[in-house]
Amino acid sequence: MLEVENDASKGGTAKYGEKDNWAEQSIGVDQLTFKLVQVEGDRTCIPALEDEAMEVEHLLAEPQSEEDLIVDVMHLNSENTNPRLGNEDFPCEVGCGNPKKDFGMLDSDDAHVVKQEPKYEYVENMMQGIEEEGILHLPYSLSSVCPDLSDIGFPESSEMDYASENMSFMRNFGSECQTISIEREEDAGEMSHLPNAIIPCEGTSDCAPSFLDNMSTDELHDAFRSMFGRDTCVMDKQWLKHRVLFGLQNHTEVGYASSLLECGLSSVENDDDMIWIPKNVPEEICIPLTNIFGSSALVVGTGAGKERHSCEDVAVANISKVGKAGFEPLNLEERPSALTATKRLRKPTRRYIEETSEMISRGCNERAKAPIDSAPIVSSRDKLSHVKTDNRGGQVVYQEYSPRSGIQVPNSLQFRRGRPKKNSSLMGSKILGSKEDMIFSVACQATCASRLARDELQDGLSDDCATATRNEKSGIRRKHHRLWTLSEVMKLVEGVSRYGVGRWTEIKRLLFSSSAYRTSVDLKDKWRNLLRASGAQLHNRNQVELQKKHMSLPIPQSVLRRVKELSIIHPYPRERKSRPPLVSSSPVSACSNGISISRSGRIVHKQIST
DNA sequence: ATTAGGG
DNA sequence: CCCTAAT
Repeated sequence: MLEVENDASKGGTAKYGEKDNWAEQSIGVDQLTFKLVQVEGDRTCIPALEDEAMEVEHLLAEPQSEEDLIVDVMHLNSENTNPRLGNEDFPCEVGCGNPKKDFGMLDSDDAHVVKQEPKYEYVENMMQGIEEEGILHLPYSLSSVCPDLSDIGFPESSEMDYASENMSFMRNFGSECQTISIEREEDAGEMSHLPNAIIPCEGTSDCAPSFLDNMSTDELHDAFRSMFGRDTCVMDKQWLKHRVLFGLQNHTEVGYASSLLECGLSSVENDDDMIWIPKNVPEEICIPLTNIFGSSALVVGTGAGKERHSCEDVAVANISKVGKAGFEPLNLEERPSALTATKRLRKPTRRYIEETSEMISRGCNERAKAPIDSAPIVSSRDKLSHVKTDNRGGQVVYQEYSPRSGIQVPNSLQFRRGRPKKNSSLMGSKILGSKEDMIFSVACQATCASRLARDELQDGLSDDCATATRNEKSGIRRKHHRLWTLSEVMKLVEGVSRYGVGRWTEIKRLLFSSSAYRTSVDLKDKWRNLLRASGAQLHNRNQVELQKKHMSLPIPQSVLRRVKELSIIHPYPRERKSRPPLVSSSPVSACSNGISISRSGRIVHKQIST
């Protein structure tokens, strides 16, 4: 992918033909997979994809310098690495000050930290940036922090290439938005305020069970040995602690994986529930692999989307079995930590079952992933796990649960999630279908790549955010919630500006043909939200905080401004068709009117109907 | 079938 | 996001 992308970007405004891209993507997939594996080990790690010579040892490799790790994560080889690409260039580093000290248990695994970030797009964007120009680019979210930059991001409407198709639109915008390379932001001070700031450092240190802190190095060594079946000569306590904790968590909470999350760390989305494992990698290798992959969410998820509910979605083979086989049980009896205790208690899938039955009764058509646990309460009929061998000889391991049918469904059929849409005759659903099939084959090899792929191509084609989600506390279950990506929002804005408010079907057909899951209603709703946001934004100077609070993806202020503009030009509903926008007032007041206009419109409407 | 609007 | 009423 690197090479391909580079070539493409040389040509200036890189526009991909969709078909060609698929080929490219599949290439990239391999590399990506390979690189990811490499991340776990040191740089000399043998490419698992090529000759499967990967050794378990690499998974337990001694810590290396953080630069190395990070660079590896970005899957950069030294040739490709931009000299400027230092620690200080990474938001995570910036945000956390002294990493070594501050998040002890995570010290040697910045890689994991990064990947666990829910806003995976961050990394993604960075990767893209690197890939394209060898420069680390800031993701869009920065623009919401730096007003001056955001202005660049969304120029006054004139600069938009309206005539072009959606893809080019995306590209244009994207380049404008993301080409803000980090070096322009010398005083990265503000970056710590980024809503998406990677690594919630705080809390991490608290995660480490206190008993680990109290252990001597020797004891840690023992724990390490009993856990991983090998000794380590590393004397660094932090490192040991981390490893032990890591193994511990995997061991005690295999299914739920990422228990870091419990400590306030969010995990990445593992929507696709599978990772690609070279076929002839012996099981002994797969096991730790899957554990690590699963728990640390190495398998790329879908970034932008959901907050934390996906922690249980990690689906890495039969981890229950795997865990037993892979790790010598740790002697926990001596130290029955609160951690393990609670973890074990939490393992039962009761909550899940409840939700499941609820969903079934409600006849929802979305699927939910089954958390994998060693003591399945759910009947095996409902819980499905299987190992598939894809045509490339790889092993696709995933587990899937289909709440609706309760029967096993080929992943390819379910791959396209989201509303099936009652009648999609309008759209180019045929094309979509075939593409998705292709996506599937790709996704089997590397989930992560599929994300990259679809974002690059036509964002969200085969997205997987549309999962039933639950929030234990609030009990809120948003069924097909698929987070709007920035690009989608921009497409929507673009569409509105071009076709006007209310032409949702048009907009959908013309700009969202690739994302079948967005209905015209969705567009309308989103627009409504955008209006609200754009209005609210005026009042709150400090939107970043606000957005943080709302946990929604940051919408660049520039976009919102544009929304406001459009809300003036196109008063929300086509109020009586002829309602003049009453733009007489100053822009500011008009902006704030964006909503009130719509309100009044509604009122009028009501009055008429009554 | 599409849109507006409420929940 | 879901549902419904209105068109």
